[in-house]
Amino acid sequence: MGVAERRTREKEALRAKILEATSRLMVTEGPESVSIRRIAEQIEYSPATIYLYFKDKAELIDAICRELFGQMIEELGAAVAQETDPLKRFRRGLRAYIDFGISHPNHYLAVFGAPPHPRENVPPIDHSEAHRLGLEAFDILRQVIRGCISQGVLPAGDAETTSHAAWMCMHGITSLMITTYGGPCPVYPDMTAADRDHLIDSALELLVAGLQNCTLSPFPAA
Amino acid sequence: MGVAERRTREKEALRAKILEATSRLMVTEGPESVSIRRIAEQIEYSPATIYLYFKDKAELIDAICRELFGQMIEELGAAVAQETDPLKRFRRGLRAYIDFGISHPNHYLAVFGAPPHPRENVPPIDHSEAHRLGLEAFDILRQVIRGCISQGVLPAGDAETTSHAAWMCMHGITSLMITTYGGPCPVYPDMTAADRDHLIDSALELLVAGLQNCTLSPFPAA
Amino acid sequence: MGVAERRTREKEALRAKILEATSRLMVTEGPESVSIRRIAEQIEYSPATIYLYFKDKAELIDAICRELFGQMIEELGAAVAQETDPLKRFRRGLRAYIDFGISHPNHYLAVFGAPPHPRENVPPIDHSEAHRLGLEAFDILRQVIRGCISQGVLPAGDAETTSHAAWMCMHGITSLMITTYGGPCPVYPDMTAADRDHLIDSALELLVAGLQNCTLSPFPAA
Amino acid sequence: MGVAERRTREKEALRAKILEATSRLMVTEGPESVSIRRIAEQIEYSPATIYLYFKDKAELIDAICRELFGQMIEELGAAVAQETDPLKRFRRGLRAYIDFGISHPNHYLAVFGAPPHPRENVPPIDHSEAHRLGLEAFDILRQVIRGCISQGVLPAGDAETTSHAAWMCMHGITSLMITTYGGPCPVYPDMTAADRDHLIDSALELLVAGLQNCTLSPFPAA
DNA sequence: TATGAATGAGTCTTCATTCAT
DNA sequence: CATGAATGAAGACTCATTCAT
Repeated sequence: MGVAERRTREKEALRAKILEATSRLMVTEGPESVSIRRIAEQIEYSPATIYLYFKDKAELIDAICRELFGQMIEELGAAVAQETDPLKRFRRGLRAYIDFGISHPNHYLAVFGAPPHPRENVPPIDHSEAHRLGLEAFDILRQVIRGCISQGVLPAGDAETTSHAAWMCMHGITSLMITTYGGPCPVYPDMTAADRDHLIDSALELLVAGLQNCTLSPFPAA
Repeated sequence: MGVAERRTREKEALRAKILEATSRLMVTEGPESVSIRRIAEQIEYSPATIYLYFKDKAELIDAICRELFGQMIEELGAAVAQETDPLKRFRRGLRAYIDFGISHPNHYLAVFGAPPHPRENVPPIDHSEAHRLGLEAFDILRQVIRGCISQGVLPAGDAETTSHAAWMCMHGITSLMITTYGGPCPVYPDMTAADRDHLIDSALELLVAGLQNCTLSPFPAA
Repeated sequence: MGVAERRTREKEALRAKILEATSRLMVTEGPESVSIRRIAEQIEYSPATIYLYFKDKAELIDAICRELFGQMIEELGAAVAQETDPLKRFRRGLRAYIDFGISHPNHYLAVFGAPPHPRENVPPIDHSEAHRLGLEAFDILRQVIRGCISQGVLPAGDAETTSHAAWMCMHGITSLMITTYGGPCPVYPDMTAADRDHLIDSALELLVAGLQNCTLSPFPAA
Repeated sequence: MGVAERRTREKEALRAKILEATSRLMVTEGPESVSIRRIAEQIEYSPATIYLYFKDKAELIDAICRELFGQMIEELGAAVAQETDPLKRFRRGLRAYIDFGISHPNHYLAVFGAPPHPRENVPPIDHSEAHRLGLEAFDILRQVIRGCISQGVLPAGDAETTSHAAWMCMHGITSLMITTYGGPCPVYPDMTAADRDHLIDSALELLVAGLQNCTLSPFPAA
């Protein structure tokens, strides 16, 4: 019994190691540098071993995405649960989203940064699970916004439209923070951490002020 | 003399052809499908020829970016020049930026979507020219915002901080429009063009409302 | 001018070298041992080079088949042209076929020995050219048989059916000569070359006697 | 004692299951798709288990061949036993051989279609058992021919030579039926089952007519 | 100026096989 | 007896790049 348990644990550990190495590679060398060979080198196993844990490269990448979303949902959920005041909860959620993206920069970019270009020969892997999780994460934002509207701290616009619009801005903040203001090769290398923090806060302030002062209409009927 | 001139013209023409083919490939097949060989096929020259015009692949991509910024500056400049009313001019500039990104999706993502990763063996090419152009484009936004503030249509916050914050949101709108709402593999395939347009407008409304209702402070002194 | 010619010659030479190495590998190590890597080793070039001469492995193999059939048609045509007496010409053709197969054992088996199993992921390459050549070779046999019938040295059966039936026997003789009686690992190692020759002659005698003494009917109407 | 017996029975059963799965794979997906892993999947055991029953892949394939010959001997023996008239018995045997090959196409080709190539690293497994069985099957043919000669329905040629020559033709009919006229990718896709049957009958008629009308001489003395 | 030829390094993936458990 | 884990070797193929001409 103990043996089986240890085995399971070890397997889990190696699986985690692979995922970790993959995301590390993504972070340090960019998505196009992620190859089965490189991952294998990192974990000091043979390339073939990786195939014992993941069907193919696509599944491996997909697992990263699912992991990301899973954690995201957890962290966002926890963040908004900590506040009862609706507006504070909202701000906290926004900030949690951005911070989460910044602290998982390449996972974040892997999922949101590039279009899922249709490649020939590469079967269109089923991202439906990741997709579902993404929608679930998005739903947290939507619920919070709905709460704000129903409690009167945000004007009574369309929650759906508002959520999408707000997400767009949040994504802009997050992704530029990763690629342009921060990250390994910042475009503004003179900016300090304090500057970046100021920028995030400012952008959030802008966003919240916008939400408080506009009433967005629903999507046009088809 | 005439000979030399013609030669120069021809060289310029081929250079342009390479750039054009590269960007076409980027747009139609995605960045990862851009290979020297594919480009060579497109222009019906040999792969080696490309190296007579560009030191390596990185320099070629860089040239594309510089081209992009050049056009961007032109178009943004033209857009804001058409309006005299400061707020209208501002809105027009915002929309022009987004539309420009959407209509050059792969260039846009190539420049703003991914961090300029340090790749081994690849010498860190000098992006300073592209960088300078980027700042110049950004400066258009800053000038317009300054104009709005000085004319009293936007509150008297810090123009620098405000510009960055606004850009972040604009980038979010643009990039998600490309990768998630539109593009070859939209995540919400049921959205119509009208829906997407509504979304852009809504997000812009949100952004403008925010700018009109918040006063951002300057960067903290180092 | 001389330069271009030499280049062309050299290219042709390498192409031939690749084909030759491929068929040598087929002969000495069996079809399943034919890999791009092995071929490259044999010719002392890099694997990538082979792709400059052949689109992919399938095309390379196909070239071998076409070569085989081309030669076959030539040799069979030449053989039957040497005789005017219809029956002698027929025998000569039969023998030429068998000898040709025996002296190109692996090409022969590559083309006739294995069923073209439908493999997944492997696009069903167009063998139509090889196929056409195969039919052309078969046609030589058919013409000769027709000649024999019209000149009264073979009974007046259906030429089509007769040709197929005769080919089946010829193929049996040829392929067993390669795989079982001769070849690198003969099943009857004690058989001498004289024995094998006797066997071929006997089988041919059997075949000719059969043809002279049976009248085959045409294919049933669909 | 009962325990040991059951164990033995179970072992035998699994061994049979492996052989069965292997041959099924051969038939349904072609010889090159037969891999230890695929077999293991089919029987729902681990790849390693197969090595408890067969030393290596070669031995497994060899076992298949031995099985095949065993069945062949049985079926041929049964077929010729059903007839007393010597010529009818002979024809029946011929037809039984061909039908057996056609209904076990991949086994048949595995055994008779390709030369037993000497592969590096693969120790030259002992095919003597399969060989012995092959000779035994061949002996059935030889006996029948001897019977025909002694009863005067075939001319008094050398039975040994005659048997080999006849086998060659039979093999040609069988193997082309599998690879060229029938099978998953027939070269003449327009042929109906009736056409193929007609062809087999015609070829057999040809063969029998030949045997009735020629007197083959013995192998030359060494 | 332009290129044809060549390649080393890399891509993903599958295989037969071994071995400790 | 059975296996889960692991791997070295090999499979086809593509890439950016160089160099002699």
